[in-house]
Parts: sequence; structure tokens; C-alpha cells
Amino acid sequence: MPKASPKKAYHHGDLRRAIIDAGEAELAERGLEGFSLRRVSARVGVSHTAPAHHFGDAAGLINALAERGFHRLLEAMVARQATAPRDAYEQLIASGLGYLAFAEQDPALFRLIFSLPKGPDPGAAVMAAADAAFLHLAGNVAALHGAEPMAHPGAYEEVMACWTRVHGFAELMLAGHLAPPCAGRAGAHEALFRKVFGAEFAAKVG
Amino acid sequence: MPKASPKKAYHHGDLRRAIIDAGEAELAERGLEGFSLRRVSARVGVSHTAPAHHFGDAAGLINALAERGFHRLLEAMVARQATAPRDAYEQLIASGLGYLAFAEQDPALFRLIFSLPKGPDPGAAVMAAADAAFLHLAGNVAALHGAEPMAHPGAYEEVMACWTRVHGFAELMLAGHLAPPCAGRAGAHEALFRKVFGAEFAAKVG
DNA sequence: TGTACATCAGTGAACGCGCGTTCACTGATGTAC
DNA sequence: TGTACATCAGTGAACGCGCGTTCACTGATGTAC
Repeated sequence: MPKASPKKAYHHGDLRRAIIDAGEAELAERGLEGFSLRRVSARVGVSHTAPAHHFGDAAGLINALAERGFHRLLEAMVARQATAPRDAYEQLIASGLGYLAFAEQDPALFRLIFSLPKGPDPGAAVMAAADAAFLHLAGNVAALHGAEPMAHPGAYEEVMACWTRVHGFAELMLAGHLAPPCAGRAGAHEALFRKVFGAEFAAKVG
Repeated sequence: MPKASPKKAYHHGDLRRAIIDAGEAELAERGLEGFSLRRVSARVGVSHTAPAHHFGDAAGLINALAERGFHRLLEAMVARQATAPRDAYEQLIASGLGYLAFAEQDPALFRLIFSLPKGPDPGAAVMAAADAAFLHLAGNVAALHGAEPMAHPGAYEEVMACWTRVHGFAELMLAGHLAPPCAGRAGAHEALFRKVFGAEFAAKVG
């Protein structure tokens, strides 16, 4: 039994993964404010210089967390859709509700992915993860017309109309700007979200 | 001439105001990340313990900045409306464009006012400033119906529909998630905003 | 009008803290021959 | 199969930095009498 009881192996085995996990937990518990490599390292039980081998500096870890964050966002949309009627509009709404659920469950990670410092290199992996989330929404919208995503004229504007509504709702919710009756109960925002999402404004001239 | 040439008066005269001004500038130049009382004090040319007399700690200054931020947001909406046709829908759109202009001009302050730590006491003055901005939008929406703000049933939902759209657009714009053709030119987002704000989604069942 | 005293506003030195970075190191793993 | 060596992964002590806080202080202002 060669690998049995590795009590305290010098090499961690999957430290990169462990640090991202710890970073995510740290973020959820204490927020981005005061986020530090030292704290994350201590959480993993490793010396505070160890992460440098995998991420370079703190920005590198933040980038990795952002990539995971966009994946989580996509997962949340997909998960919520699975519980909804297959009707295209209901699927779109469910996608939005999943988006809101993610924001509510992990506000710090949600905010992180939408406030990246726009540094020199945003990181191709992060961009790809963000694009995947965007394209998912585009798919939801295209389904309303039984069409391919982003295929017809005006498709971009329509997807952005969807995204800005969902995202704005999420941000105002986190900022505490939704009316008190909606606070507290789980999923209490759903009725408001449905009305707000579909509301039409009169008097569109020209 | 009693008060002439006060070269280097021991008392500042209006230090509270000066510190808020410096804090606003500091925020605009360097962002909330690494914002410190020491830097702000140095900017004013005053010892770094001086602000404590006026704000207590850093949170106190942040609060004062948030209050000013909401006022700036309201000012931006009003200013933009003044340049628009008096038609109610155009006034609403103009209000939204002012909102976007503020976000674009001072992203750090914009983000600050929508990410307050939700501490024990959010500060009555900040709340009042936020409410004023909300009520302004409510007035814009009510004008579509020639009614009083928040008077008719469904008025709240309608105002939130407006707010979430404008706010979501602003946030995604700052996060760099608007399509490249819209980046760069001043006011280049206006056409997209108009389409996105007024877009309707088909198939609203029930 | 003048004097005494309390309060307010700002100073500047000192402190401890957690941070990221550097550095010489050591244990483990992989590869060449 | 064995040995040598390079590379990778993680350690732990040390450093300097900017931060907020504390503290005794001093200059200016206001108020009572």
C-alpha cells in the first residue's frame, strides 16, 4: 500500500484547486474588502507564499475566482430552468430567477465578476466564461422566436434588453433598494421580477 | 483689516467640506480600493488625525460621500432633462441618460452609492438622498400618465421596471459588457439604451 | 471692556497590525542515461 | 534496474510599507461674569 495514510504530505496534490475553494469561501464569508492571500493560505493550512507558485499574485487568484463565478452564474440559470415549464417565455424567466438566486446566495462573488479591474489582460478564460453566460441568455431569447441565437436583426438589442433588466434587478436587490415587503421570504422577489421584466412603457414616439 | 492674509490659519474654516471634496476627488482618481483617511488628509494638507473630529472614522466619511453621490446622481438626471423635449417619454429617457452619464463620469462614486456595507445605521441623510433619486424617477414615470407619483395601482412596479433597466444598463456598461461599437464615442450608448429600455418581450402568458 | 476658563479644532510622534515581497532553504517528483 | 541531476512545490524567517488608533499637546474661539 504505497499511498496509504499520507499523514502530512509535503506536496498538497491539488493545491491550486484547494486555494480557489478557500478563496471562494473566504469571499463569501468576508467579502472582497480585506481579501488577502495570507488569509486564504491560512485557511488551506499552507504557508502564505505557496499560492504564488500557482497564481503569481492576488490578481491571479481573483481572476481564477471570476472564472469560477461566471460558471456558477451559468449553472444557477440552468438549474432553475430545469424546474420550470418548457414554454420559451417561462424558460427565459426561470433563467432570470436563477441569475437572481446566484446573486442572493453569493453577493460577494456576484459583485466580483462584475467589477473586475479591467486590467491589462482580463484573462481569456474569464472572458470565455462571461461569454458563455451571455450566450445562454441569447439562447433563451432566441427560443422565443424559435430561432438560432443572435441570428435575426435586432437580436443583440433584444438580448441586452433582457440582460440589463435581470442584472439591474439583481444589483438593486443586493443594494437593498427593493421594497421591504419583498425582503425576507425566500423567492419573494419572483412576482415583482415578473412584472418588472415584462412591463411596457407607453408613448413610444418614433 | 482683521482677517486679511490668513497665511496659514491654524483652523481651517471649513475642513469638513474640504475633506469631502478631497475624498470625492481621491475616489475618482484611485477608486474605493485603497481609499484611506491618510491619503485624503494629505490631499487637503492637514494632519491625518484631523478628519476624526468631523467624521469619526473612515465609515463616516464614506457615508458623507454616499450622500453627495446620490445628490450628484439626481443632479445628472435633472441636467440632462433640461436639454430634452418636454414630452413625458423623452423626459423619462433623458433622465435615464443622465443616470448613465453620471455612472460614466464617476464610476467609483456610482459604485460606492450602490454598494454601501449595509452597516448598523445606513445614515438617515444617505437614505433621504437615495429616496430623492427614486422619487425623481417616480415623477418621470407618473408624468407618462399625467398622474401624481406613486398614486395609481401598479405604480411601484412600473417605477422599478424603469429603475432596474437604467441601473442594469449602467452596471453592464461599467463592467465592459456592452458591445465594442458602443465604446469610445461619448453618448454612443444612447441608441442602444433607447431600444433596450423600450423593448417588449413576446409571449407573455398569464 | 476686560479677564478667566471651557471647549473646539488641529498637530505630530509613537505604536501595533496585517499585508505583499524577497530569499535561501528543503522535500518530492520526473527524466536522462 | 540504478544513479544523477534538474525541476517543481512548499517552507519559514525577515523586511518594509501604509494603515488606523492612541495620546499628550497647542492654537483659536466662544462664553460667563
